[in-house]
Amino acid sequence: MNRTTPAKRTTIYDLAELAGTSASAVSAVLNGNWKKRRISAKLAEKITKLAEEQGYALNMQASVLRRERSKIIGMIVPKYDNRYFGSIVEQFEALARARGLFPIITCTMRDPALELEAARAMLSYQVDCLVATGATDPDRVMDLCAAAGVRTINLDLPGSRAPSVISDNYGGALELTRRVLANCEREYGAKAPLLFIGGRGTDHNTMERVRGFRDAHAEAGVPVDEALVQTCGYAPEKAENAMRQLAERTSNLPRGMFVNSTISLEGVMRWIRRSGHYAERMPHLGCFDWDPFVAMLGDHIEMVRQDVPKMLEAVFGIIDSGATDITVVQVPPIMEKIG
Amino acid sequence: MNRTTPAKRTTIYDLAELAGTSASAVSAVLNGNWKKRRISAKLAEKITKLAEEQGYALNMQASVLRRERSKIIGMIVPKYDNRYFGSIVEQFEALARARGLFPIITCTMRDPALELEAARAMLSYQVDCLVATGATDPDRVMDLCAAAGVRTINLDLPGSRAPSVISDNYGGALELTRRVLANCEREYGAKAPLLFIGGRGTDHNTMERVRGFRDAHAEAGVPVDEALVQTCGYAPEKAENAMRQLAERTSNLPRGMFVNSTISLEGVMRWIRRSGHYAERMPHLGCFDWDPFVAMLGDHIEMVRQDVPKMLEAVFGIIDSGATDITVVQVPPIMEKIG
DNA sequence: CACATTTGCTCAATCGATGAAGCAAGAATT
DNA sequence: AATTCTTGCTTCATCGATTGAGCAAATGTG
Repeated sequence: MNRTTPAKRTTIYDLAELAGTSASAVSAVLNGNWKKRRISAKLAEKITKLAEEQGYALNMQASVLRRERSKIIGMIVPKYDNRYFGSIVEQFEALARARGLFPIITCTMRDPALELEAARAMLSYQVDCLVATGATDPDRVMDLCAAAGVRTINLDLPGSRAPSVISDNYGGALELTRRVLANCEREYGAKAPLLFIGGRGTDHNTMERVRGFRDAHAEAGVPVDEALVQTCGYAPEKAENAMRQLAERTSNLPRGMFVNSTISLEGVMRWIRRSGHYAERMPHLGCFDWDPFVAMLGDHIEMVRQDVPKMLEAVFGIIDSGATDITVVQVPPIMEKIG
Repeated sequence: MNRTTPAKRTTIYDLAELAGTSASAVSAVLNGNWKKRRISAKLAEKITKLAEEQGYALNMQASVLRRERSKIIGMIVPKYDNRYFGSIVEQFEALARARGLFPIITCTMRDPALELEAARAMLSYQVDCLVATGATDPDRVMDLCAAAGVRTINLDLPGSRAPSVISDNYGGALELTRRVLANCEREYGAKAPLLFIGGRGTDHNTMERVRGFRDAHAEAGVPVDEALVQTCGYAPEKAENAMRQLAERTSNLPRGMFVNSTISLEGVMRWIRRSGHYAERMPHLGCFDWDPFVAMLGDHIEMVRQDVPKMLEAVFGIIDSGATDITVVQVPPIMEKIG
């Protein structure tokens, strides 16, 4: 096993020499279009066997350099710390592979600068197409790609210059808010405004969810308390801080909350347990996003689960069809039953 | 914005023509070693500005093809559905980028065939180095890579032919089992054998954890009940099934359990809630792996959190040093306090 | 048997970036 | 003034795979 040769990789030229044939014949055989190039089955078999024996691996760099399309498909994603993005990435890889595409994914830690840098790196790798997931500035990404002639598709957060696939945030939030309001009323008799916490006030999804939140209140005849709309960011610490400050300002905390992501929920739950508020009775929660353990936390939590399989089918539908019209596909999320 | 030109990418030749200079000068300027190549600052500036204006992006395929090292570093990972692998991937990306390396990651869905296919794909992309995380057959992966002269490092699960970085599974399991045994004794007075559930009986980590589990029993003077060592696989469904079958066989279920991963815990918890067993009193649980919401499930769960930052520092330490000696670095995991 | 067609391959240019080697003009040295 | 040195570039081969063009031999046709 200790190769004195620094393990020079086998190339089609090496195989050609071994087979007593030309590199172009080897290439034709190995990339499968040897019939088109009229190579005999005999030679094809010989080359194939030899390639296997020598452990030949195609040099993608050389191949892509020469070819028109790279068959590489890129995705940028904010984080890997929750089930939503986790399953997006898993699905993306599976569907890409099923189409003979090579997926490359990179996470941007919700950092706008990293987002652009990542997109640039993907362009350097000659991706045929880039899926921008939860991008803070999808249109900038789109512009970068467009200049290089690369298609983009927005996922999770929409952009204005490329097709987008997102959840029906309004509809999901409306229904989720309804349920939490109903749960509160059932327990406390009276209707009272809920807290909205987490997310960025500037991102499309959060705005739509707030809209659903408001409309559900209106439906129920409950006025929204503006001090209780806390779009403080997604990170657990931010949600935790917002809760602390809220508790400092008011003495009677809301009996129900709309929590905008499991990530924010992490902070909310931490605060609830640490602060001792709600010690005698937990608030009714609605969480926009799903996590299996959150579902086990108790019967006071409702969840909306975004339909990742459908969303990714929609993304690849757009990719396959080659459509570039600026549409926004809205995929209805799934209400997860309590318990 | 509607380019009639099919957006041919700008190359160094285009820039050379625009600048009235040669492609090699452009290349030298853009890859930063223009001082070494004695290009004047004036020309360098001109080229840099032009590149920016034209939105030039390096063609990595061409660059890598020519260069000795690709500066691409690969990782294969089983799944993205838990915090452990999620943070491994995030850390890996961050540390790779900090070193000027381009990370490519792919998940193998715990499928041995996909694992090899993924490794082959990485080789085709000329990775300089491959990190095999939780691989079912790290040595096969290593052999593939070695044939192409590519270094591998095993993470999470060790191999016998490449350096490995893993958790101290024995130590973590020993301590975790001790705590669960103690918690059970505290509540029920008597000592009784625990259930071990989840993981593959054949993988190194599970074997080591079972060893820790056994030794903690021995220490406490409690005999291990062999029928209660259920290495049924990681998937939630498998753990759930194992629980169901166990309950069919015996009437008095164990009052404490060692659950081998949060993923298996998902199945265990589901069964507990659905079956109605343990309705009057929850069992004491120890989970090998950490999740923020599991931590909130109640005070009956202890967790071992693998020290991902330290593990990845160790991985990159090996990469940076160029060491290839077959060592196993064991990183102590962290006990998470209840609550 | 002369010619056309088909079969089975090889040749050589190409993709874009890189860097060793080389060359011309100016500056410094003797 | 003749020489060496330095500066600031350019030329060209190269990485490995792909593919249009082309060519010789085998086969078919009249």
